[in-house]
Amino acid sequence: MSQSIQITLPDGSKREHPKAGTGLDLAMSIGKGLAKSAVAIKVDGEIQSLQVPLEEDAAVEIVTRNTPEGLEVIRHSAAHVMADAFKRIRPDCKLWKGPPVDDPRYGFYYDIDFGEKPIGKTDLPEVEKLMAEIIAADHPFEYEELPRDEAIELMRSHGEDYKLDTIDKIPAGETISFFRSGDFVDLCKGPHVPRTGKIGKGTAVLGIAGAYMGDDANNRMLTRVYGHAFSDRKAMEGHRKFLEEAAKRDHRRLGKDLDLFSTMGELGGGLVLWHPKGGFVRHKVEEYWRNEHLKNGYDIVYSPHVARGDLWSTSGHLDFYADSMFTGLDVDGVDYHLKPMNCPFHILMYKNKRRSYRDLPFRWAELGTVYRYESPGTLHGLLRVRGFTQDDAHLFLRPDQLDAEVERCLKFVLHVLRAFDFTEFHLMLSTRPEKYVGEIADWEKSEVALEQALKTLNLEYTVDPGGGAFYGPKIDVNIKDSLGRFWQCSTVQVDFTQPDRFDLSYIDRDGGRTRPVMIHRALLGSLERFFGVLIEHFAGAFPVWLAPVQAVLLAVGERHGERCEEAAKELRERGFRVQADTSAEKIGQKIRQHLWQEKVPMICVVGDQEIESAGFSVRHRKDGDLGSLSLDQLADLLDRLTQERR
RNA sequence: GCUGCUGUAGCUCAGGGGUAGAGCACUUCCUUGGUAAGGAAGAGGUCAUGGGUUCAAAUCCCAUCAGCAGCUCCA
Repeated sequence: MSQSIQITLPDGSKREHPKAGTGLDLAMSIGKGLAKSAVAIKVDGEIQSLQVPLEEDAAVEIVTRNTPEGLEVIRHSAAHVMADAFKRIRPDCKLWKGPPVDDPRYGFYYDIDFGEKPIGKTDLPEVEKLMAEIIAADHPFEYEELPRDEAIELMRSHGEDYKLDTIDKIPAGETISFFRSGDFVDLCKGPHVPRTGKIGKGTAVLGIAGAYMGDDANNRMLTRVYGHAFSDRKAMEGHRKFLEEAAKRDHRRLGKDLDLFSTMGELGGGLVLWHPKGGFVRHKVEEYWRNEHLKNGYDIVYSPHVARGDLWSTSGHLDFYADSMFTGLDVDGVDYHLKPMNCPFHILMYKNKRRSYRDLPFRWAELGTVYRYESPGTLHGLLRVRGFTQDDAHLFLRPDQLDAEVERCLKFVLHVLRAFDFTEFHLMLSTRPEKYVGEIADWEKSEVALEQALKTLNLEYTVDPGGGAFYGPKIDVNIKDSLGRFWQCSTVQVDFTQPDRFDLSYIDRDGGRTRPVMIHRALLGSLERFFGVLIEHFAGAFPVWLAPVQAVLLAVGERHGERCEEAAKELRERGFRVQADTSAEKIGQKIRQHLWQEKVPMICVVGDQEIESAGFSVRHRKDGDLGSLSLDQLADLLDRLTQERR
């Protein structure tokens, strides 16, 4: 006697479904096309495998392959198949975990212990091929629940020691489930696609690296193999293009090719040499930064690179931050340390004289070069270095000014970032961490101030509970680049602690002493990191306002050289960055070199025609042929593009 | 710091127990050419560093340094 249950579909319609029939049966009964693209099912909002029987009345939704959730299921199943493939080439490897991940580059990974004989990059193509075979074989993914003792027995018989630990951690009473496909079986909650064939042809094995078991540095290190899976082969090819494009934009690559900067072993890890062209871009960034700060109520200050130990004790850095500091300079028998932050200096400036409530707020900004010890393995091009210049500012406020200043700060941050062609942001509010200093009431007040500013400015944000700094909550701004990748640059942090530690005060309206509040604020983050992000964002092709060379005048033949040199000189005198190429190369070669290899925004050809018409044939790297322009017109164009920051 | 990989010319890389190779870039010469690579010649390397094995090491082994992919970390 078969019973039936009642299923409610997303459109509100209801239908009878045999009890213990699977989600796949349901999809089939709705439509063949739907069944074909179905990869999972949501039952009362919870995603699960199609092959799990439906036992009770429920609201369900079929999850199809081209949705974010559908892709997650496909990726999870692909990870499973990858583990199957590794088991075939290395039967004694031990599996740990293989989840789907949300990363622009990878869709899933599997952590595997290969014991004494690690696998290498060269093994990956074989694994990819085996995966394709397993997928083509279209094994059903069979869902299976086992009692604890049988589950343990099963994993023990497969030699999966790590899975035994996992079973151990599953609370009593919770189901222990497995998925089988062919001869392969894995402890897994799922969900998985109904058959390996459903994974499709959009899979790839992409990389290999070490990873601590459970991402915990106390544990042993396993091999993490990264892969990706898409709904079809074409989407995977698109992803490979994205990876190629990202590699082309790699700021370390472009830094070399365009002669922007270098970081060499001889110098010391994590230290940067800014070459003339990179230095010029930095100069323009700094120039803009200074002008905007002066226009927006900031004062510019400077502080030294070192200070005596006492200062860093008072600030708490030696307690909280010593591991990241370069310490132990001996000056006349007194300990000095390199500065890892600028705040204590600005605080000393504040303390330098008595302050009145009428003076506040102070907004003090500095391009301050700091040094922090970063572990060797974490250094990365310009993005993670040991010596860098923060575009730092510290605001000293009366408590009643906090809300308005936070809002003002955020507005300013976005204004400046937009000038650099960033239009999309992701903001994150980080609240009190477990290890914190100060009063809870102050924390709450600051968190409210930050959140209120986000709301007033109508900005979307997410909350990272416990992600704040030890001295206060913060808002981080991530910027989205032209490839859709996010980079963390700006940060706005409220601080009640430092004013306390340094016993800061101002004379209030009543003649008493009141403690000011501080805001720490970095806007570009560090000039090094921001430059790295800019390079990747523009793929090395800086807009006219930032480009170290804005235009190159190209002589068609030898007799045009003089005109080129003269015009270039004239334009340089008018403040433009213009060079002349009078070499004996052909015009095609010169265009290739300047426009495409050196990524100069525009070139101007000078030949017989141009000399006759007193013009220049101008070609913009992005906008193409701009026709013939006079020298004045060319200067106007450069001016306009500079004004428009293009 | 951890796991794995890598280090050869300015750059990209090939080679590999017997005195070092290519392409691009560079220098010189020829070519005066009209919108993404004209031709020729030349110069350029302590094969990361230190030690070991060997008749012989750039090549094999060990260590160190640096870089790469991640993981941990990132006030």
